[in-house]
Amino acid sequence: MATNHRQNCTKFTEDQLKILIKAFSQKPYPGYTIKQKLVLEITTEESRIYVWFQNGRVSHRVWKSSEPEEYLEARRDQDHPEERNQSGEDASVMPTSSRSHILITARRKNPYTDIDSRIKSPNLVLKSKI
Amino acid sequence: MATNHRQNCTKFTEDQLKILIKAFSQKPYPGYTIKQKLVLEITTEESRIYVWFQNGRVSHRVWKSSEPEEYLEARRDQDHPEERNQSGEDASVMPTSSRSHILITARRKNPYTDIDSRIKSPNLVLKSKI
DNA sequence: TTTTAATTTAATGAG
DNA sequence: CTCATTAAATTAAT
Repeated sequence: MATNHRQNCTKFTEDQLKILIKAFSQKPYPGYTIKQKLVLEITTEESRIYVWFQNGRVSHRVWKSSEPEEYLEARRDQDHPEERNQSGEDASVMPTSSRSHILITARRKNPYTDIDSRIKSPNLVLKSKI
Repeated sequence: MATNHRQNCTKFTEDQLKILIKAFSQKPYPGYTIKQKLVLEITTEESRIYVWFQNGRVSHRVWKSSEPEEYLEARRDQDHPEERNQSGEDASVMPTSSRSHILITARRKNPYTDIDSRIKSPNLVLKSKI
């Protein structure tokens, strides 16, 4: 029980999340290539990307089961399997019964400001619409 | 010890937070009138407003100590003490050394979407700036 | 102010 | 991979 409990809990910034969500809405099951691109883009480890997508698929987010075709289309377009053969994680095991379609339509904002030292969020300036 | 442990943990929506933050930035020590206005505006109990401002003053949020004058000005303009005399919480106890000035410049977004049943967030559509 | 409780989200582990 | 849980981080309430 004295095992060190857990890796530093990654806190994605708003920008990172935007990128992740965009990628997720386009393809909830990213292939190796896409994941590597994200790794470079948001500067994190692939394992974090992996975990984030996994959690993302589970219970969060909106699944509009409106147009199954689009979803299946995204699945078919999985990734170009060119340079991916070091871990058969991609097109090998895929859920078969999913006929859902993701549609990111909204987001909840967390309007706190803290540019505190403990958080490294990238401070987005809000247009004075308040 | 068998007392019911806590009131339902209020979760302010984004819109409510916007209003609260605006009010907070204008006046971190709101008077009775302002608090009542907020009660009506965001439809909650005055005790929640009270607690929120208290927590707000404690450790959250950004205090830019740039222009103390503005902050002091806001303090002077406390509230019109017309109808406020039922709980001496307002202009009575005030910190004296606060020369800070609040400036809401940024906010961290929580870009998750879940229109799940457990959450009642007000789903704000994001302009496709991604 | 300090501490506690409720939520949210990232990380793990079983299947 | 999915599903269920655990742990960490936030935030409201005391």
